[in-house]
Amino acid sequence: MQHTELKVGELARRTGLSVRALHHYDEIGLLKPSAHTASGHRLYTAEDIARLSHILSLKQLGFSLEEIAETLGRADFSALRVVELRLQRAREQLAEQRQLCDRLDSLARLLRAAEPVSADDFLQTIEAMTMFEKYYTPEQLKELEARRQAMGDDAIKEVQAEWPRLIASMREEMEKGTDPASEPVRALATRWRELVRAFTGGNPGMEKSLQTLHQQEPQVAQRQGRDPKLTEYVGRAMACLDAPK
Amino acid sequence: MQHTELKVGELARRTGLSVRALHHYDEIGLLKPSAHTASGHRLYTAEDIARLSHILSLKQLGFSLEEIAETLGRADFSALRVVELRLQRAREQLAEQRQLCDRLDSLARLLRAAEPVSADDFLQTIEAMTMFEKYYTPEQLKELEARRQAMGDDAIKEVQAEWPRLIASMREEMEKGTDPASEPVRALATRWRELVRAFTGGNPGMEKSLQTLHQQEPQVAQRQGRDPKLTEYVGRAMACLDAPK
DNA sequence: GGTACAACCTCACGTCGCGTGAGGTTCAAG
DNA sequence: CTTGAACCTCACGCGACGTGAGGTTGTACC
Repeated sequence: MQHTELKVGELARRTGLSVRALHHYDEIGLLKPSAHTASGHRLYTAEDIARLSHILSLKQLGFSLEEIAETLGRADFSALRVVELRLQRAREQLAEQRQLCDRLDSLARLLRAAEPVSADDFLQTIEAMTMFEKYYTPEQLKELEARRQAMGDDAIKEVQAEWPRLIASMREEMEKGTDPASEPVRALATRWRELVRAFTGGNPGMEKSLQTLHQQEPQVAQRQGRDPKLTEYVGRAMACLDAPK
Repeated sequence: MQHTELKVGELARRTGLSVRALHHYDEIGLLKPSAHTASGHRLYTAEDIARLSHILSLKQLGFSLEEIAETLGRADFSALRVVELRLQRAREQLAEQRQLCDRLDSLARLLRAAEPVSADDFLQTIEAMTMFEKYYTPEQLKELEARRQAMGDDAIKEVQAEWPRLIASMREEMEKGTDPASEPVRALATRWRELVRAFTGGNPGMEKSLQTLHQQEPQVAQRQGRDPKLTEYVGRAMACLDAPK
């Protein structure tokens, strides 16, 4: 009754691995059972099981099967170095995961703040985010996020709704040929500046990044119904605001 | 000179993708160029490029190519739901990554505290960690980690060196047949209890977990040179400590 | 027109850690 | 002697391409 040797099924049951996995380990030479029955059934000895437990330990630490084989193969390796290398990799992956979560989280919040969005809006939003990540520093992005949090979803919704109206009004004046220094345009320009300030927080670095974005990626502005002509018109209106009446 | 259409190489260069990747997208039907030259070279139109930019956006959010194809295929999907599902997945993966990093970090610290370790020590340490994670609650693990931090590497080193000596001394007394109530054994038992207390912090929950671990996994104790007989001897010595002289 | 050489094309296999059959043999119990 | 569970050996599939192999096309220069 000396059942010290186990068959695959038994071993699989005890370790939680699949039979196929054990077959695989055998195939790649990671864990070859030291005995077989006459008919070819695998028999795992106590030693094999000990080796397997080492394998599982290393697997839990995220090592690949190849690395595990190598590690168990030679006894002269530096454990600390191996672990530190693996830790470094894990840290990098952790940072990536964090970034991904942040992105998804921001996006989810933006979507919750918006009206039910069309597929096109959705993709536009993602692209806008990508642009942001390209032109703003991580610190600036954090600041923006903080301001968004502080404003709350409803306020964001309002601003998002106001922009198209404001742009449309401005375009109307431009097409009517209204003087940028005139009172109605001054009012629009003032509001325009307020909204931009609300976004940049009056931070000059932030304003610069926003400008760069618009210069390098004109299609972003165009999607919002703005074009170079309108931008120039707004620019003139802003200049008039600064100049005394 | 209307070069609005791009060849693969050009497009690859501009997007940072590989030519092979674009071929792949073509193969699986994710992005089929809308035109070809007479000789079969792929020509990507502005529309194709727009689609590709959508693809890359979604890819950046961690969606699989299949999911991307599906998402771009129908316009009636709920953007928020899709993103929230993806976010959930990402959060789970993040938690796993965190755990992995913690494990590796603890291990690295343990290894730094220890003398240059043999392969066997290394594997034993990992297995001990696995046991710990199995028998202690996450809060208990945190507490242990905090205590380790507070002790510092050198103190840990000392304790790790003292245990084998203490166990050896105790075994010696047992084999000599010394009375567990005798003075030398009382001294050893006192130190034994101190070391255990230093580990458990006097926390009864922690002591219980430790006991469970030793009961369920006797091989852990055995590796340290302890066996049931020694455990029983120590138990008697402890009882004598509590009883008045 | 010829001759490089870069850029393009289409197969087609390799990666990693197994899952999932297919199709056949062996074991243990009734 | 049968039955059903457990075992065996192939061998393909996944996901997102990398990496050649081997051949054609495009472009520049002589």
